[in-house]
Amino acid sequence: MDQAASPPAARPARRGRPRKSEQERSENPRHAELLREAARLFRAQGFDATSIRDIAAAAGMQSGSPFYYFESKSALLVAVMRDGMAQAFESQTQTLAALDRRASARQRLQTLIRHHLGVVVGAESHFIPVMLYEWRALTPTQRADILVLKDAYEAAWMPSLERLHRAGELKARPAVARLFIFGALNWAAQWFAPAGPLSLDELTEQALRLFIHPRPTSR
Amino acid sequence: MDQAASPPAARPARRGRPRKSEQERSENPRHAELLREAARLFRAQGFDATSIRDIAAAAGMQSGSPFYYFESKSALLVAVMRDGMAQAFESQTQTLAALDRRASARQRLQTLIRHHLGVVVGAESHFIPVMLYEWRALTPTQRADILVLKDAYEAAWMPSLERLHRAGELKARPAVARLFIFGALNWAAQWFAPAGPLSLDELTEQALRLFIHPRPTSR
DNA sequence: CCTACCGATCGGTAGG
DNA sequence: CCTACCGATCGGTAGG
Repeated sequence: MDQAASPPAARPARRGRPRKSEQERSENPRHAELLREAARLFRAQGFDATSIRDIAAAAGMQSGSPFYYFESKSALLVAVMRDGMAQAFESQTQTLAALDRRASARQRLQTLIRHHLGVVVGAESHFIPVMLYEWRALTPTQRADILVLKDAYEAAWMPSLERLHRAGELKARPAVARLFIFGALNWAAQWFAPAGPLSLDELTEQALRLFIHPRPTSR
Repeated sequence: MDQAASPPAARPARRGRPRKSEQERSENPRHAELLREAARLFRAQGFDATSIRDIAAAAGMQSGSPFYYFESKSALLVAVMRDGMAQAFESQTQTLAALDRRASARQRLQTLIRHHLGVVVGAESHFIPVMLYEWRALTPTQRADILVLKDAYEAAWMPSLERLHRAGELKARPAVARLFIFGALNWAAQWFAPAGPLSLDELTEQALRLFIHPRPTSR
């Protein structure tokens, strides 16, 4: 019963031999590969319908090996969402920063919509559908964790929406409009066909026409 | 090995003693109770995360008993969706029929949106979120089956959208607008709080303001 | 509808 | 990272 009689370790290992540091593991290319395959499978089959064995096989590992990199299946789901949201937030921020400072609110919103649609229907970008579908699978703590990123991402839309509202080009209340608009755009992940008749730029134009009413005085 | 030596039956029973006819079973109040509890649990926990045992317990049965009423767990999911869509389609049709024949396209769309929001956020109406989240869980045949109803339901929106487009009050292409609008409205199932600051009528008004631009000439 | 049960699958772990 | 494994749970079924 003296299971603690192991070689001297700084901290008690949770299982098996001492594990490498968190950082060493997360820098391993296998770590990123697991994340990528998990995102793809979670999107295609759903979280519950995807087994750790599926993910391990897709990454070329044995069934127990993903647990070397991730504490649990649930931690893998959270990592998919957090990674995706963090990258999307960063690229959105850069895209906005690249805009001319004198860009109109309409141009800003167009840029935001175009960028978001790229994220939503990107061939390698699965985390938004995963967030949509698997939000329920998170614990309250995990949800709060991801919500911080999601709120920051969506908050960046509010100044443009508010300016458009004041200018009379957006007739709904900005906070409600934001909810409707994200619902509309995110749902495109389901129906948009990259090989279909509509390009992402055309889709952006259609969305803008639907939501934003040009001022009568400007025409 | 003479397992076929059973009492004379019109058709070979699949299991156990001869079952009552399909109709006898589907008219049993327990049948409807199973459907109701399944819809509620599928929505709250997801299809995969809900076991037949959960549903049986919620309906006050033993774990194997739901299979007396439904062939499989999957058949229960399909029944939830088909029942919900069929009822929603019927009530939508009646709501439209009750409209004055001279109602404007805008009034018609307002009526459709208000009715749909009632379905989407209704306390006892779970099938739209279930359809949104569990579409993947259906086989292609089952999907085609439900799609017939869903297409009929959504097709009823097109005449109003097309009239509004011709009148210049809807600037996006009607087919694309329909996809965006259903995405926006269905997503309200996630965030709308019946006890919150917005009533369903106010929400309808906000949606209409967002999507429909009154003609400049009419103001 | 219930009882009693089966085979399959799954998340996770000990130990190396 | 792999091997070998465990306990739990699940959909479904035979027979009544």
